[in-house]
Amino acid sequence: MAARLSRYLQVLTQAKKMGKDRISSQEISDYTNINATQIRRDLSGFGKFGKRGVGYNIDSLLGEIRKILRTQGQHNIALVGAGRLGQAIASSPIFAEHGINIAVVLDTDPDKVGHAIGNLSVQPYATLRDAVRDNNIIVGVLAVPSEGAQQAANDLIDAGVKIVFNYSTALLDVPGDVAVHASNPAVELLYALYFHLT
Amino acid sequence: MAARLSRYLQVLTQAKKMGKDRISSQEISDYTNINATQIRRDLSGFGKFGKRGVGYNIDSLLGEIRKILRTQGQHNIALVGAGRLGQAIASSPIFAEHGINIAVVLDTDPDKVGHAIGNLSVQPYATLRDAVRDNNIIVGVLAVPSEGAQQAANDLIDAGVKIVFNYSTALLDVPGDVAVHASNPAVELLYALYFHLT
DNA sequence: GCACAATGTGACCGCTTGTCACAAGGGCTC
DNA sequence: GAGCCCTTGTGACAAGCGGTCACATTGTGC
Repeated sequence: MAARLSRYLQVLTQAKKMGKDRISSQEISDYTNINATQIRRDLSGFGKFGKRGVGYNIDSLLGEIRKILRTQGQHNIALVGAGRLGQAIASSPIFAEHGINIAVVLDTDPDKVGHAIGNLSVQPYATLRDAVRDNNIIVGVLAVPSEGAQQAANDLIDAGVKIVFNYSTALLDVPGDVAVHASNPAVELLYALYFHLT
Repeated sequence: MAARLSRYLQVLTQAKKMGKDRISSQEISDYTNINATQIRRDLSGFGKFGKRGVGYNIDSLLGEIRKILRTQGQHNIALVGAGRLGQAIASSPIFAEHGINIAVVLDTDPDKVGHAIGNLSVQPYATLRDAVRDNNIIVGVLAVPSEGAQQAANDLIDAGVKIVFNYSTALLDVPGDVAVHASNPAVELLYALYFHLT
């Protein structure tokens, strides 16, 4: 359910960038493959955001969904790893679009430290703990080789991080109060292939 | 359901890399947060893969799941975009681990064409159609800026691609027989934050 | 004012998931 | 080989969620 709200957020953000200012449940349905009735039901459960005969105002709906997800403010995150993937993440506008601020980029490689990526400069890995504390960071993103993933996760968690996004292939052991989100494009691809072959 | 099978695949692949050769439903449950009974039920629906009192043999279970998902062979995919994200994808072992072969990397930028990434060399964008046909490609991965995403998607689909992985932020309009998988780390992050705050 | 478009909502069905309980089978120790 | 423990395989059942039809309601444009 909150998963669906996130999808709406994604579609609305894009629709807004394309210059639209309102959207119907049917249009959201076309992009998300979520039933239009379901969408209206989801939204109407929290209030009456739409206008009958017209649709939803994109700006106000974005605000409402952010309010529901309680993710309105700025959120600081830490990015570990300034390799190709780390650079790709840091230089993408994708986080900023949603109010997420990459507060610090760290790497263990002295050759990478000091280099600018995005509008940040790569910090030494040893400053991780201070960076997490000073910026009130509860989300860490791992863009490191799988060998170093567990160690980096441990260090993040030690410093106070509660949510880890793992872009390495490693399986992470973490305490029960820490959430790990792993994203594996290859597995998603196999999953997509399965449905294609059906 | 197939989604859960994919998760198992992910865990098993990693467990294997860590040198384990068997695993119990409880262990899979610890890593996936999927109920252990559910896991046994999922698997037993397709056959009796485990040994009571022992667990599952990782190699044979991997084979069985691949058989169920019908994703045993090699699959060729096309990667459009040789920027930082494209490079990160191309040089990652993640696809190869699952039998997915990046057959071709394309870019419109003449400066990038010819450069090696991974063990491939970047091809001119104009060769897309031939590459897709010659390699029997039905999956295309978009690692391009959002401005070019729709055009690239159109070209891929024209050439015969049926599954598009969209790593840009653009919303894609595609024919009904084409599946789009979008992955937006920022939205996933907001989703994770939502649960953390609960 | 009328037709049209789109939301908001009730009712209902079926599928999926979570859970308890327990029999059955394999391995280990003594 | 007997007994014990571990883990799978499976039945039964409850609960939740998603999909769908139907329809009243309300705003827009002609």
